[in-house]
Amino acid sequence: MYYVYNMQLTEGKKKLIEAWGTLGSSWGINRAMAQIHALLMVAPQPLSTDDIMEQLNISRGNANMNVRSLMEWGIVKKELKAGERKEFFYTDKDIWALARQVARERQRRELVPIIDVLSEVQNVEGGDKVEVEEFNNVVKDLKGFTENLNGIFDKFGKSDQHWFYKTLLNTMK
Amino acid sequence: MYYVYNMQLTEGKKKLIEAWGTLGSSWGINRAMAQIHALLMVAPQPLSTDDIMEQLNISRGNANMNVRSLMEWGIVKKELKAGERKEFFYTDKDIWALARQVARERQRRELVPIIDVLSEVQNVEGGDKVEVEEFNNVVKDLKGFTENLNGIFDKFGKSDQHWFYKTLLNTMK
DNA sequence: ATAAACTTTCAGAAAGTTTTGAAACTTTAA
DNA sequence: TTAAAGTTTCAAAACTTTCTGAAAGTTTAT
Repeated sequence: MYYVYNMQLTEGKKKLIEAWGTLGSSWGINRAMAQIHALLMVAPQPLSTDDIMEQLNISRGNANMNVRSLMEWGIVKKELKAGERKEFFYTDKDIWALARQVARERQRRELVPIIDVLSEVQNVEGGDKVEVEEFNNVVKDLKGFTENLNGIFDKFGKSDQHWFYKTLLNTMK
Repeated sequence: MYYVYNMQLTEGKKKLIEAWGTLGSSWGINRAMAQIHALLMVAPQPLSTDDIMEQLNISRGNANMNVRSLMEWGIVKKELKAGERKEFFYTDKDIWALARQVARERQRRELVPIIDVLSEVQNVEGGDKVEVEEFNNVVKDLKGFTENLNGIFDKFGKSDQHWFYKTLLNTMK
């Protein structure tokens, strides 16, 4: 009886980790990174690098690299247990914190560079008046769009608690 | 004099196409697809497959495949010119239409599947009461999060005009 | 019917990304 | 010190995605 029930939990964890890894990889977080995050979310205790390697079947290098990225993103933290040499890692289980960080990362990596390019190509001049005007209009639209997106990410990235989605959902009711 | 000014327009188009391609590839639209879209946005006339191949330096297969995807997404349309056998393609230059379609695609491809998994693993049972309860709480949180995200995408994907971002930006002022 | 003009398909090649694992490096305890 | 325990790095391998180009398919005009 014990085993049957226990399988359900283990099975559930596996499925969750796998699914979260898949979702992550379509959101600019690589598979291993998202899986480590999921593993830490469902782990009752902080885990060591060896635990992570073993449970996800990944190499030491991979585990180390992605744990470090998660720490850089402020999603995962290190804990030192008294009397142990190993480092143990945990996540604070607030998924909105992760979402905000993802927003900030993507804003920095993707939105800011294109806004720079759009500013750069704004207001070109040229031979064909009509064509130039049309081009400048297109650039203006794209810039407006991208800046709005950037603004949304900005608000979201900086929002405390659940402010963003509460506000948003209320508005949309 | 003509040439100098004209270079500016050509140069601007090139930069824009390249930048839009890069942005696309981090948003689940492949590079060539995004570049074709950008090219059509700045083209004064609808373009044929040969035009696209030539201007972006890509193969016929690649051009064809991605034009078709853009048409499937409803972003690009076909035009038949009288007396010409070739097909010419154009985009309606509404960037928000593209954004809404991207939202719909990603919702379908990414959000819906993970919500299904989360529903599946919800309420597992097991040996350790505390651990099971914690797991179920994590799943509940993730499901709530993902469903909210899905709701936002839903609204956005279905919104007419600029409704979404107007509402959002007003709220956030 | 036929052939020219054009479009589509798809297997293999190229390019890009992630992972491994062993070596180098760092820290700690005795 | 030094050696054991642990962490980090990075070149090569594995895997994934995208692109090419030639062949097959389709349409149109005669």
